[in-house]
Amino acid sequence: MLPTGEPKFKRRKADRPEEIVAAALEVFTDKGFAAARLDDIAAGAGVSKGAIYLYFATKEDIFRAVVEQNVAPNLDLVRQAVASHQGSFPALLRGLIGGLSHVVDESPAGAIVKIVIGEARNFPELARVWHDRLVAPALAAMSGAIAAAQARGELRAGDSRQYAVSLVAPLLMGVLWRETFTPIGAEPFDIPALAEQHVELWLRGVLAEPEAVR
Amino acid sequence: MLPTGEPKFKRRKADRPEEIVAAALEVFTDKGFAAARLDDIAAGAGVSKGAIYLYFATKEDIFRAVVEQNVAPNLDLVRQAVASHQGSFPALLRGLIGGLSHVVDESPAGAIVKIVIGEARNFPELARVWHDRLVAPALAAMSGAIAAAQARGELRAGDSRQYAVSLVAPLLMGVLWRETFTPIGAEPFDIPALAEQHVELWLRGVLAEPEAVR
Amino acid sequence: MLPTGEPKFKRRKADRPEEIVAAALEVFTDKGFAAARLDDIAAGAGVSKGAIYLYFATKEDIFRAVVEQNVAPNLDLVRQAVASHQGSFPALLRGLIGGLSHVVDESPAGAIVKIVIGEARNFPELARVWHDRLVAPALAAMSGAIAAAQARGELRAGDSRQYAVSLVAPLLMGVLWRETFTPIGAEPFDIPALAEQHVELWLRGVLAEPEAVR
Amino acid sequence: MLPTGEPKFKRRKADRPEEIVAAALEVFTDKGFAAARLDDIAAGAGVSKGAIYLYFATKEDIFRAVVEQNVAPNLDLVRQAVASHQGSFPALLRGLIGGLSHVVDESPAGAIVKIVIGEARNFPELARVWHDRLVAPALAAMSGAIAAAQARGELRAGDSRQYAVSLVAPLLMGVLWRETFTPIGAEPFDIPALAEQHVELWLRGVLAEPEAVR
DNA sequence: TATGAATGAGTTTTCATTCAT
DNA sequence: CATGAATGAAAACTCATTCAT
Repeated sequence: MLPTGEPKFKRRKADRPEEIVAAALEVFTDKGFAAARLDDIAAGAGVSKGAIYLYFATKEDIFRAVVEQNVAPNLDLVRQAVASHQGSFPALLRGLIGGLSHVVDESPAGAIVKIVIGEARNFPELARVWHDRLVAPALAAMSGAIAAAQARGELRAGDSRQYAVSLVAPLLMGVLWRETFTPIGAEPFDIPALAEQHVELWLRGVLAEPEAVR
Repeated sequence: MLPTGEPKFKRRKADRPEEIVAAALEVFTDKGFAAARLDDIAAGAGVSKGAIYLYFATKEDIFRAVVEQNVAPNLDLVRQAVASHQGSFPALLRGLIGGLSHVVDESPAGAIVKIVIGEARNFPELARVWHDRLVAPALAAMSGAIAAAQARGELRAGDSRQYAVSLVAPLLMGVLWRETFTPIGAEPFDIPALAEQHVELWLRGVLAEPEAVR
Repeated sequence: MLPTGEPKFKRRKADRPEEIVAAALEVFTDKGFAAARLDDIAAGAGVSKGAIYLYFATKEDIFRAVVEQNVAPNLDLVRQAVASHQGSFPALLRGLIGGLSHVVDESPAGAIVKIVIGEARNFPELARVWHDRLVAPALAAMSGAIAAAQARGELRAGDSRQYAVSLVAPLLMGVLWRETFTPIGAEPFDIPALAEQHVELWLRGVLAEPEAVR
Repeated sequence: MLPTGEPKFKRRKADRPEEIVAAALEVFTDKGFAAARLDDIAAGAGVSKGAIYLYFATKEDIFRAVVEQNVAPNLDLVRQAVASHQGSFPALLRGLIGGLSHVVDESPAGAIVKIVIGEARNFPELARVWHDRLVAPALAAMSGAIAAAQARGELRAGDSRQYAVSLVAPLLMGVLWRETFTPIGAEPFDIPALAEQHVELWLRGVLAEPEAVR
């Protein structure tokens, strides 16, 4: 049942900022920050150009909102992925990477990653936000889990941070491939499938007793 | 008596284009295409703004030159890396990835990768050039080698193209990390070391008889 | 209390294009197309430079608008001049040329003529518009009327198109004199008087029975 | 037999200024002053751009030379046309206008006329040169001859200066038509034929005893 | 003299931001 | 709150002019 009272053709003003950010995400992903035009964002959000300035002081502010708004959800996703899986280390990892692969495959996270990479030099404070609040913690969590497993004797010796990179890099590459080469007709990757095969590879490569791996 | 100091005019037609492209690479890497200013490129090349237009018709042309000029050298590097290593499949791979890790660590290739990712939507024809002439062939070569090794029974079953991604993705991540997060003070990665540990991981994960791996 | 003075922003969308075209006519007449500066047009129209681009995509577009907007009015003037006069052929002609002489003397038509002549090579499509929609039809109409009068035996034999040129050329010369030499202090011409004397000359020169001419 | 000593592929330096002016005439006629490019003039003259500055200080100077160099020859032509014909007033006129019609039909005079009209506002001193040294004297000479004939009773009463305009205007129109509308495919005029028919018209229209006209 | 690469001031055009409505 | 016309500060690009060769 629809909520009554509000005519559906009249958008709630409270929704405006989100709609603008959503439209901005699309335009920024498409064009990058500098080439994005406020007109396009306004049109995408179904709003006048002037209205944007009721919610955001500058174009940079919109950009900041786009990038920052996607830190928290992604952080939550990582946390949930970690928390929601019990059991053995391999099982945990399968769940984590499998979950992440679906997240990056379906959420705007992939697009945001591309934006952050492309604009890190022009917006270092945003790169820092993403690094400090999402990427570094996530990497640290994985490195920590790996190191713990190494300490338990489950994993081989080696640099745990590098092992973490070995683990997640294909997800990054899959996402960037989708953003970069798929639009021009390149053969796409099935990111969940890629992730699945890669986790097994990784486990065999790092487990102290790889025979145990399926 | 000769006038001292810097003459206002310098004639160096032959060198100019390269100098401009080199300066442009830096500015484009730093700012992206749209935010790059001709003034900055000119200043970087030690040339007046007008002089640039003696060699390039538009800003886009400079950009194209930057991206295209870096396809061939990189392709050559990949070819050499493949060709210069003999021996067993593991040895070949160690040589290839080790070589590549040094290339991306030291050449402007990493910066170009970032540029291509960031501007692929605005310059699809450049994304296509990079894909068709460099990325796709390189990936195909690796997939082919992997598939051949699988056929020989040296490697486990699995999607060879995905295995190739599993192999090279950490290099890409290392490069992008350097471009994105190292400038803001993040802990850097030692790309050759990362590559070395990763190859061993990969080999253990894919070889049919992993015990053989060191 | 109302704020006094000139507000920085004025909203007059409906009037703007005409104001810009009017200002542009003046500047183009004065300087020609290439030497005309958008700043001058903007200043003449009491508008910022950017505002022009709300209504015209390029400087050329403004020029086109100036030239094309003056085809239709002039065509109408010719038509009216032809239509509004009855009576004998001499009376018709006196009315037509007399009317035209006032038109070119008072409307911007004269200035436009100068512009079209000066820019015909750079804007051939505009020369074509002026030729096809105004000059050629008008000339054809006169030639036709002359030929008809010749067929009736009222006029002497001779090339009717050339007779038409003989008839209107002094008007053209009068206008161009005004645009070219009067501004530098040359003795001006009284175009209507010139036209009046010329029509009588022409009639005596072409009528089969010139005695009848006043 | 060719003059010896000078290889024909090596132009005499003394000719350079004229070659440049000749090339400039063409370019200025084609594009107008502002849109004319020194590169084009240099290319047309078979000279480097820098060489032009050995003979002319500025682009304006070249333009001045083009316009001024064509005053004297044309003045001479008018003088000769007037001087070379004896006999009755009608015969004189037939000779004069007939001669002029060939001059404007074949010499660059027509192109210069167009240039002077188009650039009179930007180069008032050139318009003045043309007016004071060529157009006004020529018009005065004709007016004077007409007034004298009127005093002799050969011509009807009327404004002699206006009669002069009635006489020469078709030549002007013929030339401008050629410059303006013929290039876009308009039906051209045979200027000498036009002139011939017009002179007879004019004579019949102005002679006190038109029966005498052929 | 002659060349043409190089300069830099000037012009068109864009677009984030403002503000009258 | 919302609109979108208007502003004005960039920024790409042009080309007359200069000058090292």
